Amino acid sequence: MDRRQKKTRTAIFEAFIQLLGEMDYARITVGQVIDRADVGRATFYAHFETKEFLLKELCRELFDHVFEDHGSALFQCDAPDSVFLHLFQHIGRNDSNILRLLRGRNNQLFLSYFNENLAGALGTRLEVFAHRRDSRLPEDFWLDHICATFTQTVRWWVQGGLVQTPEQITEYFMLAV
Amino acid sequence: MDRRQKKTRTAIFEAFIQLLGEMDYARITVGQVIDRADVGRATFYAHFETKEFLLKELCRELFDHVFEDHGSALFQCDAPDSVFLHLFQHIGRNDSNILRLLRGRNNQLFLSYFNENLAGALGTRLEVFAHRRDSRLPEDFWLDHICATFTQTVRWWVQGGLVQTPEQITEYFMLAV
DNA sequence: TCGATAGCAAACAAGCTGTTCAATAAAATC
DNA sequence: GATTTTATTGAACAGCTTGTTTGCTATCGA
Repeated sequence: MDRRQKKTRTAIFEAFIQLLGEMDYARITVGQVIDRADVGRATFYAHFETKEFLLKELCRELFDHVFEDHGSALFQCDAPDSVFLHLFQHIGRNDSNILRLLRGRNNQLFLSYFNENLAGALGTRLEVFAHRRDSRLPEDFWLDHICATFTQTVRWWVQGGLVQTPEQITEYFMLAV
Repeated sequence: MDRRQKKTRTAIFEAFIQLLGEMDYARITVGQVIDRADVGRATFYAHFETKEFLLKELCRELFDHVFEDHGSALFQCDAPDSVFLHLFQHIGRNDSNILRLLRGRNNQLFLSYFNENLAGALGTRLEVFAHRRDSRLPEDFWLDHICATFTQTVRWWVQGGLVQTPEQITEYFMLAV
């Protein structure tokens, strides 16, 4: 990718992430984004169709990043909860953009995006919990439930100020699900 | 309240609910609402400061309505899950505005509002589940978890087309939590 | 009946969106 | 190093949305 393209792209993302930490997504305007990013108006629209697309691409990048890091290493571990421990560790990292966004005013936005994509991203790894599932519960209900519980745990953890260690919060999650 | 005020208020709510079933909240404009409601522009702004306030008031009305209906009768029942059975029954009623909204494109919006207010509205009734709580889990984590599970159950139920009876879905909920 | 209140249409400034254009700068290719 | 291709820019733009104001009319409650 062209060096210029990369530069403007990251500049826009950076500005957008900043703004998302400061105000509601709905109130953010393209004008504000391009001012912060110091980018021409036409340039913005050359990269992103609309503000919504910008949000979607940002979410996708963040999400891909989380699962990319841990995707390959996951099967080397034998502990069934190591997948989730890794996820919590990643999310809790102080320098992570995800954390910045989950701490801001738009946490609901990201948590719902997170929740929507979790089942697909975790893929078959959710079988870890298969033995806990009551046979009366439909499988897709169960998958939904695990994802919702994970999302809820993240929200509770972040909103509480990350008081618990990743290990502790993983234990909570495993106890709740 | 003045008869005229009530009329315009419900006309605006009706139009808004219609639109919420048809398109994303973000795309709805005040112009569309007042066209459908057949109400003057100035009149709209005499009732609601902004579109956001309209949404908030709508949510509050719906929410109050659910808990108002069942609030007093709750303690007459002895079955611990009767609270939730009543809630599921109410939500599943074909003529309920809640159902119309949960079926529309903005279900996330309402579910998150629902989730935010659930803990407060259920109040002390969540003690029903106290005996299931592992002592290692903090109490507020547990409350969060129950609310998130309820919300997830509603979403799963509605998105699946309300195939299950309220009794069945209550059983699922009680098994999952 | 009558004063108070709610509603209306129309017009308004201000702001935002998404597009276009010619000019310029940087990259890639030869 | 010269040339072609591509990205960026600023400015301008029509079109739409917002929230307010105005003068006037219809309806309400007493």
